[in-house]
Amino acid sequence: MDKPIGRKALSHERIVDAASRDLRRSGFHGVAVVDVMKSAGLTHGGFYAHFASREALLAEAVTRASDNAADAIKTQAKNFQGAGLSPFRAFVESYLSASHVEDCENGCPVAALCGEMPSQAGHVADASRHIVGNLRRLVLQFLPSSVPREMAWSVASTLVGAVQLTRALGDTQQGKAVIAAAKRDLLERYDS
Amino acid sequence: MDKPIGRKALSHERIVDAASRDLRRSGFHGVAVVDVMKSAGLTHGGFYAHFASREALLAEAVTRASDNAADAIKTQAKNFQGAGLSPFRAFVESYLSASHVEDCENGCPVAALCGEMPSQAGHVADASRHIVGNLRRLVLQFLPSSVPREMAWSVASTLVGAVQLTRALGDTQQGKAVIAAAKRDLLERYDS
DNA sequence: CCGGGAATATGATGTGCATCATATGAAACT
DNA sequence: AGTTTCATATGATGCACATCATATTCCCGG
Repeated sequence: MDKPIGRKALSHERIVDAASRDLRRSGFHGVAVVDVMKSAGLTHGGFYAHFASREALLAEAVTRASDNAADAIKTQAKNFQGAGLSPFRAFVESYLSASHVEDCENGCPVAALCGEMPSQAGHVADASRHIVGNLRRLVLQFLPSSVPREMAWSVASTLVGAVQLTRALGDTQQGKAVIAAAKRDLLERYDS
Repeated sequence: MDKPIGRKALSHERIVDAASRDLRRSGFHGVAVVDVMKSAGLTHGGFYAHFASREALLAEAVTRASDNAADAIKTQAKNFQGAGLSPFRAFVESYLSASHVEDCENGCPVAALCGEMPSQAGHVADASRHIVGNLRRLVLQFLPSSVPREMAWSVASTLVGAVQLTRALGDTQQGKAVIAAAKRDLLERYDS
């Protein structure tokens, strides 16, 4: 049952990782087979030895991005909790941190991609819907149990919207104002 | 001072309108010169008699979409106010209405585009930032004056995030749950 | 050191698209 | 009606990209 890790499997991983970053930086359209392969230290031609199609890569990359980002957010939230913050506050401070807003290629793929999800098809659409559910589950891990579970969707909406608006505004006073307002709003409302 | 409306000006308007719809339906990448011209009842070749470049069209279309959507939202909100809702509630019910979520090609361009805005450049980026500001101003027109003005950003984040997540989830139970949660959250918090 | 198969590279093909050069057609004025 | 000018159409051109066919290189067991 051990994973047989050969040269090919390692390349596969590198390709998916590279794609998951390009995906979050530039969206679904921004993932070009040539570039991804170059980032993975390979040339474009061998691509179809690893994936049936570009779409298949996208579907894997979407899922990889979600897992990857969830790990990062959880790790940082644990750190904040260690520093004495409540779980929910630690989560909000992680998701709305400057580093998460700026480092979009390692950040939450829902924030990066959800605007383009409705125009995806097939397995990419399936994976997309699934990672939206992942975000909801992540929120629920940190939301105080006194809060009705449905409200996880509202929290997720505010988080995703705030990150997107901030990125759209760039590194300006307004951008910071969006983050500040969203933090204040979420904490006043849900930090028990 | 009258607008000189000749054949060319009319075509220009039709092109921008068509582009503003394609833009909201399919994003910046989804706007293809050939298709837009076809939608406007023309052929692709004449395009550069109207615009210096595809980018110039995009910049105009972004602005047009914003004006167009703001009018639609304001009109519907006035209707709801006529039916006895508070201004803020009327606005929230308009923005989070099923018709706004479904009819994205006539809806808010910030919700449709803000995920792609960070990768735009030049005049398109400028116009994009500007219409994010338009959304904030629209929210402020309906937010009770007892609420601190900064919170308009939080309201905008929740609205945009909720519409995007709902569209991403498609016409499912979960999609409806997102809208319901966002409405409840915003109204409990800000409807004076 | 060497053969054979797996992994990857090179190069070709076709498509979709922005852009542009030129041709056609319609309207306006004489 | 005839000429001029503006508006739009036809038909390149070139580039970027996904896909695929074929060649080369790498690694491992003899």
